[in-house]
Amino acid sequence: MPSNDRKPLTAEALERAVGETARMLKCLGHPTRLQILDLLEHRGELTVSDIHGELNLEQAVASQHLSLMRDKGILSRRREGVHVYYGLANPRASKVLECIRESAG
Amino acid sequence: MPSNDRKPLTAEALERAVGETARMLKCLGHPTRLQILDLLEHRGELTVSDIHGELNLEQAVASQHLSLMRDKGILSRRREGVHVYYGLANPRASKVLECIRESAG
DNA sequence: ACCCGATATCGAGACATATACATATTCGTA
DNA sequence: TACGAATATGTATATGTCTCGATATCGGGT
Repeated sequence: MPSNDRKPLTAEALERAVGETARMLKCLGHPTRLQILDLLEHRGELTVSDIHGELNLEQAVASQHLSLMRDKGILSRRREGVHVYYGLANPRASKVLECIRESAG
Repeated sequence: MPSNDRKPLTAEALERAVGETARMLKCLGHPTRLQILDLLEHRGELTVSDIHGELNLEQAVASQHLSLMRDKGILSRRREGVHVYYGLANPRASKVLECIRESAG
């Protein structure tokens, strides 16, 4: 059985979805960003310094990665006083994490 | 509800899984490669020239993308005479495709 | 052995990304 | 308004990736 039972997308839908998804996957294709994602999945919203502390990243590096993921629609951002909380914004990103865990046993 | 019910991975398991998965996601994070993946999901194994024809890619470009995905363990490769058939080798890649279709309606 | 179609590899130029460090901005508070 | 902690941005260098065109290899038929 070579295939599955879903219909292919229309060309336009594919193009839209493919473009957006490719950008997202490309962004997720980085060890540090996957670690951040994993952390956020388990702990919920975290501040930049939480993440920078947990993962031993330079503050600037943490901030850069978080910004990137936010730009791609992967993370949400919420300011509370002097702190900025990042959290998962996209259920699709969580699905990708599922794949990781499955293969990691 | 900030989180989910799974336990975090151990550091070593995460590192392994994260490394491997990051490489795979990075590879999938390219519009052309996603298109190829979509095609293979719906049509099963295809030759290089099938793909090069369907997607209007230069033959060399198609071959390069296919090789890349094979190196990452995403695709399988089978020679039959002068033709080479590529197909999906990794169920995780299919999961990623699910995410695309969900959001594409 | 030779040819031809199918596939793979190579090299170059353009372009994007990673990393690190310095510096800037923002916000609460004194 | 001036300070300090939290966050963000800028710049430079190194490294990687994309694309394209040219060329090489591989396998089957004659």
